[in-house]
Amino acid sequence: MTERFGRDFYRQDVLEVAPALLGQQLVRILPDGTSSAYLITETEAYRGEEDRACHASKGRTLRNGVMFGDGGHLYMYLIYGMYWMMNVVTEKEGIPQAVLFRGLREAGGPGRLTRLIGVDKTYYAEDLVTSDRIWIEPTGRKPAYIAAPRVGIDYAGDPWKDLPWRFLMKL
DNA sequence: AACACGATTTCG
DNA sequence: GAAATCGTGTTT
Repeated sequence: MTERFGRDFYRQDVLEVAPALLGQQLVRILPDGTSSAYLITETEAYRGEEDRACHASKGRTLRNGVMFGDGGHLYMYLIYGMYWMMNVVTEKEGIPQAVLFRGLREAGGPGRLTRLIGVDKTYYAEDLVTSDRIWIEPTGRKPAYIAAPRVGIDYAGDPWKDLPWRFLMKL
């Protein structure tokens, strides 16, 4: 029986957590009681109010509020009117950071994967440390990975748009 | 009250 | 290459 990641894991800096999530298992319990596990293959880091690509860079709002709270909670938001993005907040209260889930072995793309695993706004602020319907378990694996620039954030300008804060597990 | 836009995906 | 589609933040 594998133990899920606890609060301390999520309270680390996002640049520690984002790559560490690669190769770990995302566990889902659906409303009908069935469970599924997905291997995390791609993540992206958004780091604080300084990071012009991070939603927290424009200050706290109703939407991004959870990012300013304690690590381990989900930050969900709708993009382009049709895709839910799933992020997990990192660091302790007052430090707004989050990891965007960009890919699972079974699905590539942040919009596709939320559709696959069935999460939306009703998971906003869900706590991965205590939830009975979604959490992450360590697999013991520490896969090699590649770091690349983040996607779709050119508007953030230098140096943010070019920082290698997108992490992809090697095959 | 109105408007502009986005951490994307899909189709032609 | 461009449309789809709407909640959120900002401006009027």
